[in-house]
Amino acid sequence: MNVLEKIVNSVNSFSKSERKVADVILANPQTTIHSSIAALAKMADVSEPTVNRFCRRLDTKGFPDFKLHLAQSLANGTPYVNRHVEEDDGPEAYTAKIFESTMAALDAARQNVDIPTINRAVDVLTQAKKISFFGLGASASVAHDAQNKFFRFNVPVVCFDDIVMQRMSAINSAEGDVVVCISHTGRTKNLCDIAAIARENDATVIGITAYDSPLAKECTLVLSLDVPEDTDMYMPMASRVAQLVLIDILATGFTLRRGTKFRENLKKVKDSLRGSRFDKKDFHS
Amino acid sequence: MNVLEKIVNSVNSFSKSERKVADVILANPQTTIHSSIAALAKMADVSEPTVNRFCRRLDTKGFPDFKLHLAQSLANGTPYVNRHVEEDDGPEAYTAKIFESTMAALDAARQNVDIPTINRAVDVLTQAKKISFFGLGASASVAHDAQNKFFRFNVPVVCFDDIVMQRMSAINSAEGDVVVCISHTGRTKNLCDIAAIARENDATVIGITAYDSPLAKECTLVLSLDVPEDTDMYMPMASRVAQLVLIDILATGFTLRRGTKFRENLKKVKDSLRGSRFDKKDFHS
DNA sequence: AATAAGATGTAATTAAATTACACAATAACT
DNA sequence: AGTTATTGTGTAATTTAATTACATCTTATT
Repeated sequence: MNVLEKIVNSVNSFSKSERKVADVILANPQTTIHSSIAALAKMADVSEPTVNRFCRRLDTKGFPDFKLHLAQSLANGTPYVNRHVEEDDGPEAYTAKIFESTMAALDAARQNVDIPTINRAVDVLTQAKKISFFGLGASASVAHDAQNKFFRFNVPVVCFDDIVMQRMSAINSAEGDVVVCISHTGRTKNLCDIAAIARENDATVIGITAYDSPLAKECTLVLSLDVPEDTDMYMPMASRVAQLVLIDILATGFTLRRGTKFRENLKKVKDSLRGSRFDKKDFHS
Repeated sequence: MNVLEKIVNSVNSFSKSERKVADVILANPQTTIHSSIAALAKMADVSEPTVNRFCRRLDTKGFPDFKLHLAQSLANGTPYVNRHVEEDDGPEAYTAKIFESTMAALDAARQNVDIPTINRAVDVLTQAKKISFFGLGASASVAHDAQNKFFRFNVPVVCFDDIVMQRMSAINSAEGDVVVCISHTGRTKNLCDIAAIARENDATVIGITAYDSPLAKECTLVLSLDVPEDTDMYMPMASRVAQLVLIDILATGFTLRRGTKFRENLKKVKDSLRGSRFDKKDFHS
């Protein structure tokens, strides 16, 4: 977590003097990173060790380390204030905010994602006889995208955004098959059923969903992306972008596991598209 | 300018020892910010003052100040040196790299996107009688996602990932209809045809594609996302994420233009999904 | 080959941060 | 209310880190 957020959050647990330090830092963070501990102590009207203790309380190694963290917090312009779209934002404002909040969400996802689980998921995928991607609603397009990616690997891959097809597919699954269920909330009943059915039929079920959700309970492997819910707009936005990036990661892990020769194959797939495209040389503006 | 970029740029003007320092820093920037000048000097196999001189050459006040700048450069995840996945990267490495390069791509897109054009696109969309989203291959899933979003707005919206359907739909379009064509390269022949047909039938054609591409020529309005091509993996990755964010932006612009009452409607759409989901209260792990 | 300019390292100095300890304030308990 | 823990805060000493000054070496130029 961002140091600045941390300061704001834990402002209650501070002592009187520590609070003075917090106030000064929040008031002029940019100045703080260029000050010595002595200068900051003077500004906050406390002693130097107090500042040091303050830093330690925020899980940093000391004052210099704290400055480093603070510098990073300031740099990544993350929404330590308000990055939510407001009623009267103009195009410039909402464009910037959406880009930034998406980036912040990706950053959060990066920090929370469990690497060993990714590795195991890649393991499972590379050994799969058949891969199925299932999603409903907003997650359907993520499933489509995954299909498009894995299709290039020349492995049997299917994708359904229709409950009936998903169900049929799940019932027909067998040992060695991998079913990837995508759902941000993990509370879509139909998809939970599908996951259960697939497992009953010995398929390995990977869930791209929230930990601690009904869907997660039905999965062999859960890839969770702790992206802050985007409640403002009543639409899934950042969460879905994070899911796509996760798909990219799995696909990349897949190709790496398969080795160099396999990647030459990918190039062939790409080259095969050439016939349907205007050549770069053909077109001149 | 970013310190890391600066190092890369001025690598020629460095002396032998300074270069050693630069190499070590570029190789492990994250380690550097947590090292003392002595540790870094040892890693680079040079003396401490050399490191100090190196820092000064980069217009920083000294080593600690340099570390601050470096920390900031790292925080904003810009693609300073090599964020490309390598043959022998482990899960941790490629996961981090993909997150970071995606974020960098979004950052680039944010800086290059043309706000007035976005505004005009929102204008056009809010006044549309019917909205169609067309994409092929990897862009098809972006089109699906767009449909999912705009569908909630209770406007007539269709999405086709099939050339024949797209063609039929384009031929049947009329004044007041908006066709959104999505293609990263803008060189997919079929989609260019579709755009041309739609225009001939008086539809407004918005292209989410590269400037200076055949597709762009056929469009009324071009929304370009100058995302650095992700050539490594022979798969569209970051470009597609940027397209999705652009869809989010258009959707957000749409809802803002429609006002508060309209957003209450969105909430209704979201609430309508409740029946198909496990309630949060129902489920306890 | 000689010399000057620049680069690099060693050792001394200075500055900064941390630790240890003592005192003060507050809270808890008799 | 008075006494005793407990926690908080500051002073001074210590340690650690960074910088400066100077000497030595390297390299390019005449």
